Amino acid sequence: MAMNERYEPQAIEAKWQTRWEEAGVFRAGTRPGAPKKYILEMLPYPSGKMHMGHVRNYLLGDVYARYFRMKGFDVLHPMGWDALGLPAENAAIKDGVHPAVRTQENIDSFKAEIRSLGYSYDWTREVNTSHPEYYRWNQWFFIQMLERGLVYRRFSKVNWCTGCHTVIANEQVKEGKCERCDSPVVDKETPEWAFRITKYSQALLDGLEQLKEWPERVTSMQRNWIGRSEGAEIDFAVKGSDEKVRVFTTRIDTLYGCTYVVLAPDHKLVAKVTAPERRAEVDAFVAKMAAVSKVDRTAEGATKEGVFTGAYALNPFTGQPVPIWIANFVLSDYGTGAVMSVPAHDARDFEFARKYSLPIQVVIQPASGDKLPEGDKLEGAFTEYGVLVGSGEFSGLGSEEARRKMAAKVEAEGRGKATVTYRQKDWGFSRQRYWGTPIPIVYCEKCDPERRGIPVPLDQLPVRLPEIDTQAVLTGKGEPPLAKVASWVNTPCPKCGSPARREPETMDTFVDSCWYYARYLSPHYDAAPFDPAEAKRWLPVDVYVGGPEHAVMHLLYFRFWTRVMKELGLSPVDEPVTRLVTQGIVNGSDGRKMSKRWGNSVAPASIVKKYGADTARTYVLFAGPPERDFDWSDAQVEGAFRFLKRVWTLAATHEAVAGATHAGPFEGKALETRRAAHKCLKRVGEAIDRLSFNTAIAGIMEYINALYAVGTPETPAEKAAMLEALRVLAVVLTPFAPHIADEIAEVYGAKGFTVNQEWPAFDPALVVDEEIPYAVQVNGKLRAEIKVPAEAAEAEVRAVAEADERVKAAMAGKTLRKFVFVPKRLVNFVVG
RNA sequence: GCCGCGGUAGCCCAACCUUGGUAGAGGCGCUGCACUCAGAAUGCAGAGGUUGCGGGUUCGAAUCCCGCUCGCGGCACCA
Repeated sequence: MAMNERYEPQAIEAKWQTRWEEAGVFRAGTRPGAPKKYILEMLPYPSGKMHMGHVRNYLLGDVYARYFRMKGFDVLHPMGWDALGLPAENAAIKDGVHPAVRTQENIDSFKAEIRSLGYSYDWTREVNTSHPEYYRWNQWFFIQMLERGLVYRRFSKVNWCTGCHTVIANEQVKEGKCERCDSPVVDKETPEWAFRITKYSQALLDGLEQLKEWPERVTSMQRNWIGRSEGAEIDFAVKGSDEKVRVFTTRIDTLYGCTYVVLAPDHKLVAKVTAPERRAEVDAFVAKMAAVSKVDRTAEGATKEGVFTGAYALNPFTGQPVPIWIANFVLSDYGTGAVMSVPAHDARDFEFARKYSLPIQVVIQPASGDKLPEGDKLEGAFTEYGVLVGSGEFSGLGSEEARRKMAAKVEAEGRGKATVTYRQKDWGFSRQRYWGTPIPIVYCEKCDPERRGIPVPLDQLPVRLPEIDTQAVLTGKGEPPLAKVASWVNTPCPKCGSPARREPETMDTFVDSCWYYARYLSPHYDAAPFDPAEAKRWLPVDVYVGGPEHAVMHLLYFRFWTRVMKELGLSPVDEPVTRLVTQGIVNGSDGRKMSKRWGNSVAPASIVKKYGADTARTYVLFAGPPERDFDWSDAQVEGAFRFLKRVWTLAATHEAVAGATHAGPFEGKALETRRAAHKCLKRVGEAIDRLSFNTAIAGIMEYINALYAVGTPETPAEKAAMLEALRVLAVVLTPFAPHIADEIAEVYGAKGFTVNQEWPAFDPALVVDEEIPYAVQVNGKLRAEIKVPAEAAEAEVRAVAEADERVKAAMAGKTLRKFVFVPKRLVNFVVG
């Protein structure tokens, strides 16, 4: 067939997309004997239109998927929909369209856009989290975890988002605002369901060690978020009472410098220890603190405030009484909710002590030998480790040793223990919304008067979302929507059959994305969430691509879930993903985030329409390294398009070589052509291995330039070499611009699809040059450039270099002190 | 404040990690030439640098080490 002279992507792209689909080329599991690669991009929430972030995200995975397919792997590269969630429900509140209807519309248009970009997905494994066949397994997991004590119901202060009208998790609160809608988050006292993720805090922390191929920034954010700290709990007896205040400290070595103790305002001992004459003031302070949210109370820059309770605690080592205060900066849900204050050696305690004129006692001196001034002359807290002073039998010890010995002593005396605390909290996951997975729990007054909740029996799953009158139920006001659906919420108790009520709350959608990667392995399996045999073949995910914004949400939750799945005997792996790639942001051409507000958005569909998918792909991948942000540039898009036009023109002008054969030898232009092809294979392959897609494309551009320079092939050898070169071109283009690649391959006689061809190994003999340029330096300064045969030995190179006139001039009258020889690069004469 | 990422030609970026070795692979823009009646398109050629700053190691530093600076992102009263 003959190629059109003009490159018209619209004429070829839809054709190839249809052919790929009809032939099922991207289906996984078709090469049972081959090694596997599981390549995955983060499950998208199907908004109506794709944005450039999606395009880039899926491209990074797609290049890999196509490349490994050509390398002979059985590749699993699936796609699906995070279809439950707030946006569709919020839209429904506005216009009355049922979330299921809108979501399906969105999926249809989103999927059409994905198709138009030529991604290599196995659509036979498509997953949709809003289908009961999917979310029934959320419910199944819930019940398994309930039985194992990994799910529980608690009554506590929760983060209430005033915009989303629902509780959200700690991880979803950013600077006191909702991570999703930016509305203020307030405290609310309410019952909620939680996953006991903190049981796995240590395991999740330890697991980070084996995640060598995760970006440091993600693992360090997780480490930070888990927030392990080693310290000790110590009991302080309350003077004149049987009560004890248990404090948590990481600096037990400073115990002798403790001059007061502080309780959180909502600590349970506050009411018990407060002296009668202080009660009015303390109550007022507690009430005031209860009125402000935790977030405001503890925000950066919030001034430290507190009141004296009138009670005293006794230092367990010295017996010295110290006043007990309550203050805003002490949190009831961290450590023991009480701290021992050592103002000389803690910045917060110092500030507080200064404000309320509490004593400051120095008990650590710098290891350097410098002496700190007395407490009241101290200008700030000395918080480093040092040497203990005024600390009884521990004086003279270093902080580290003192920490161990003092912890051992309190433990021996039964007044405390060495302990580890985590900043991470359990994951509260009940949501007061409709468009989520129903929590499979029933409340029966008769057999469950304490309202602990009775699990729905497994054989009654799924608990389906009911059909609703959208406008009546989804109002955005009042109780959870499901509570309004009488026909659904009222149900017989599964235990005793009496009238009972269903739990009207639904699950956080982060539950859905905790295990979807395993559902892809057997998307229609109905005996379990997925087939454990398939898990053995395919897990873990080899490459996972997504935005770094999920570092402490999804990426932590699904690591947790993975461990649970292993304990349930479903999956063989501790960690879900071997290599994580976090892609950078595609900004507008003005350097600002793409948004309607700035009018700087570029719709992927418009680029595909104007230039074709191959240009869109090539540009986005060429614009920079995967992890880096970049600014959109129309000029660079034009550049990518121009490049593909050059590719097209090259292929169209050499059609005459299509049937060429030649057994060799190859010399001159023919050899040059072959060298260029093999160098390109080497370079592009190595660049893809390194995930350096931008330089891989640069390598293909260089290759194209080289083929233009070669000119028209004339001899049989030149024609055969050019044919080989064009076939190589189709191969290296396939991961990036697959449509044009297949079109070229077809013209040059390929059978089937390029992506099913083998990525050829380059010939080592063809990637080294016969002559190599050497730089000649004198005292490190470049003086000449010489060309010598590639295999030339040191003496030979030196002789050529010494013979050079410029080198002679630079060395004239000087003595040679040293000669440096770097094979294949340079020589350096050190003279003086 | 702590952690991470980045600063190379007018612009986007390679080379840095893995081996310290001529600062340039690629793209955009610019200039010139060819083609053309002319332009567009295309092809070919070219110019362009104190590698953020200072110091150290070395025969030799964009690269390794130390200090600083600027920009971006994350976390931050967690005892």
